[in-house]
Amino acid sequence: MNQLSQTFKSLSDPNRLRILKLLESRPLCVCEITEVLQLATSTVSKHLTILRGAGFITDRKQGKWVYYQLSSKGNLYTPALQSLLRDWLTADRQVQADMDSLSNIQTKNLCN
Amino acid sequence: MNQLSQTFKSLSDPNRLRILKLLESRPLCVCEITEVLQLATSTVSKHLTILRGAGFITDRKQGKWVYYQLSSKGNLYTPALQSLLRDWLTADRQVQADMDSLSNIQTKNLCN
DNA sequence: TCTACATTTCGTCAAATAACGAAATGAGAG
DNA sequence: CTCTCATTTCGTTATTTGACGAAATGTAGA
Repeated sequence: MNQLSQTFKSLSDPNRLRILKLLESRPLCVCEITEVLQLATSTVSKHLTILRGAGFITDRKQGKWVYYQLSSKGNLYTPALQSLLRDWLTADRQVQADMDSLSNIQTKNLCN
Repeated sequence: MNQLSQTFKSLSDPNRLRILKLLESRPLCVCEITEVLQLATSTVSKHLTILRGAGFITDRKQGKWVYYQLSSKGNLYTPALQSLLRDWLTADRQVQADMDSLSNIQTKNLCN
């Protein structure tokens, strides 16, 4: 019960949904996500911790950077929810703007 | 985006999940739900307002009482989530205790 | 070792949340 | 119409949340 409500709570913030949609395209390091969301690094880090705690994402250190990616495991509830999220928000203006922003960032060679 | 995060937020409280699971058995009036959850009436009313706002339930006045029931419509996201919720928490101790409590209340002839 | 830099943790603040009791609302019964 | 009673709304309080900047952590490279 508490695990389920916590899982839903982790999805109840727009910025965390933006992060999950961003990660659908590929694993991203914190600075890339920060650049797209235009939030303080510490804020993004907190959101990532929450999503990781719920089992939606995992992290992996690579050099100086920490890459986050969607997790295929998670808890009892996350697989079904991830499946729904993949289909949802595909036409969302914010999500599309974030994808555009992500493409531009790649060319800018951020954080390296 | 905001609609989706709001929808998840409405499911992020354990007491609201308890209410949704209770309503799977049958439509219930506020006083029945209040008796099972053991919360103040005003608190339960607030939770019901939030669930109705998200589209998970509808209300229907019948005599002095207001009956709430699961909604088949809701928003773009609620049908899939309701389907998941039906399968989830079926073995949850709290949910099972609530169901027992609900059965006992029936015989007690509460609120009338 | 020392420096640079990506990320996390800490401390703080404003806003949102969940709870309660009291007061307001509204419908049925007398 | 008035009284009763189920429910909602209002006002308050304690806790949680999401944001930020500053400080701490940790790794890569000089």
